[in-house]
Amino acid sequence: MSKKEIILSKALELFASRGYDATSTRQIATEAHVSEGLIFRHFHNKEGLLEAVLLQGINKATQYIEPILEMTDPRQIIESAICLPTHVPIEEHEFWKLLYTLKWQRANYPQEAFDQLQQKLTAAFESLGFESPELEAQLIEIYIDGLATEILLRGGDPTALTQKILTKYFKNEH
Amino acid sequence: MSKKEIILSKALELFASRGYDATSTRQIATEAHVSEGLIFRHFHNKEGLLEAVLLQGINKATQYIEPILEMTDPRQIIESAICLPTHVPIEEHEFWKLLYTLKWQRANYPQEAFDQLQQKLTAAFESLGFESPELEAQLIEIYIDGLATEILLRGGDPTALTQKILTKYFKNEH
DNA sequence: TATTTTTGTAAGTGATTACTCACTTTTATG
DNA sequence: CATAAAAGTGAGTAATCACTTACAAAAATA
Repeated sequence: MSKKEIILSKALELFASRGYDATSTRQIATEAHVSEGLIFRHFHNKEGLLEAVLLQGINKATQYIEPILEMTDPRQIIESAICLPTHVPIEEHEFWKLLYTLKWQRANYPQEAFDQLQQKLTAAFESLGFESPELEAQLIEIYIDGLATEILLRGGDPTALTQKILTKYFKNEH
Repeated sequence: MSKKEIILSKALELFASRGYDATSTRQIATEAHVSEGLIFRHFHNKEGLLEAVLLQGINKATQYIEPILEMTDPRQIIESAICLPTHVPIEEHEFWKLLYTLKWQRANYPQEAFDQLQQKLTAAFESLGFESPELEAQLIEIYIDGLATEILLRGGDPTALTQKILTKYFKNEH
């Protein structure tokens, strides 16, 4: 793990737990055991550090969503989307907490990947003959956010809730 | 409007738009056209100002939820809960944005009123003979959060989505 | 009216902020 | 091996931070 990577991971950790504005570059440098100047050599400024942290996380997010975008069975698409939050490993929780915080704070919040997912979901509901596929897709997004909140914020077990949501769409199956 | 009230409203405005940590007491004082010292005379410190801002907002929130807690018809309880976000006037949007931001940042986030609502919803689903009333109540909470996000963050019109959710529970009525 | 209390201000305080700069060490390259 | 580029440091910088203090104006109270 290079010093650049250590800075990134410590920045993620502190940004997620205390917030971007409440975290100083000195704090990050101290905890990462590097000089404060190195942060600015690698990331130009604090905002650049945040963007770098987000970028590596977005790549992770894309890895979750991409397989769903390649699916053809509409039921599988919907089920996979609902189950997304349950497949996030604990070591990534901090990143997602950061992302959900920034969602309410920053205009440049990256949501391209999620938009693609929603389009895929809309198409899935359309092919299943749902009345208003766009609204149904939006509902799934709400479910995902709700499940993510349950996991990340309350630290709860989402399996029961996930099952409940799944049965709303696949009553007579399984 | 007293100077104390002007400080409170400007603090709410800035906390909601830029975030608590990114907003300085000097900024608040300047925009409120008062001396910075007056903030500390009235609210002791910055944290006290935030708590005062939250307190006056929580009282508003309780006013929304209290009528539902007094209802007896389970269907009316559920419907009223789902419709809650649509009844928030535009002038209160900033406060709710602040509350949703703090939800992800601060441990002392006040959620008593929402807990009461969820208990009421659980009882409502129970009396209607639902299989897992607690999970159903949790789902309603997720719907509320989702609708609030749609309104506050994306500035969208939530009526279509609200109707969609309502029909999930009251298919053969209206 | 005299006095106390509340409200308000201006000018500070030391600490901390993001960031820079001169410089050394390490790594890569011709 | 020589040289240049990259990585890394430590001691700075001006600006800003939350907050204090001494004091004046206004309001309330006696």
